[in-house]
Amino acid sequence: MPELPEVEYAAQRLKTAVLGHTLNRVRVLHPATAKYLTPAAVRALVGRRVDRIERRAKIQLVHLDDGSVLEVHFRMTGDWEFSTPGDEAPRFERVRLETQEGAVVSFVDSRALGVVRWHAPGEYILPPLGPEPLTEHFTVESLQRALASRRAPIKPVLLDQRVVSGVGNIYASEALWVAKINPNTIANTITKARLTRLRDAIREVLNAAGEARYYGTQQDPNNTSEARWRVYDREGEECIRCGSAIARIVQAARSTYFCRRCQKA
DNA sequence: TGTGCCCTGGTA
DNA sequence: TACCAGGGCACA
Repeated sequence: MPELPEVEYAAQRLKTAVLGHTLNRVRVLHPATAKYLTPAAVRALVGRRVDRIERRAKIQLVHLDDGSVLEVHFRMTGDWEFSTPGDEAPRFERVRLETQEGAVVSFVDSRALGVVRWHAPGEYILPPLGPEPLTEHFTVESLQRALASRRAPIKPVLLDQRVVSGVGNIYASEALWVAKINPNTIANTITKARLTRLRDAIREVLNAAGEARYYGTQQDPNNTSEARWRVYDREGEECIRCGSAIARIVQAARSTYFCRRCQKA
């Protein structure tokens, strides 16, 4: 599941592959993707040069030389695959971008929930997003403000991108485990001391995931991201901190994993 | 604030 | 073969 570290890595790879390139062919290969990337958008993309690529939260923005923007969201299963003309099309290819310089970028997405959308010059507006968790803007005070009016359990609130951007279901469970906070705790009742722990935990989890992605996972098939999860997808297994069984509950239609003994409400 | 929908490959 | 996974959005 691509969350902030994975999307950051994807944006870096995209930069390396096509920054400065000119698009000369764009193909939309799945009806769900075609909902967002219309024939008119495809026509507008051809001939445009890639000027800048940035990431905000889990959104990748490809800025083109005419001021238009290609917005990409991987959602659940999206990713980039890179090849050269003549290579066999990758499995689950949904959009294919080819450049004059000879690069081929495939947006692959088995579940086809991802979004690739073109915005005319000046028309793209970022959705409301909380601070980037790995920057100095993500402070205990900003977190406290964002949670002040939230009377829902903290776990689903952390998935709200307006609270903190880029955290998804897996790392929300992981961060709450690190911070020893029960996922059912009502968000605006959490003390400042515990919010400090939570902020630090979110940073720790995202940093660790980013480093593993850059320096380990890609090269070493035994070092899978799953192996790094401390509670996620470990229902019934022993908590690696206290030995209690990890529990699974459903919150806002998403699985939450936690330790009933060492994550206090 | 919570629920269901979009999607489809993988798994039980 | 039925069900599960879940990010973001629309809707109740």
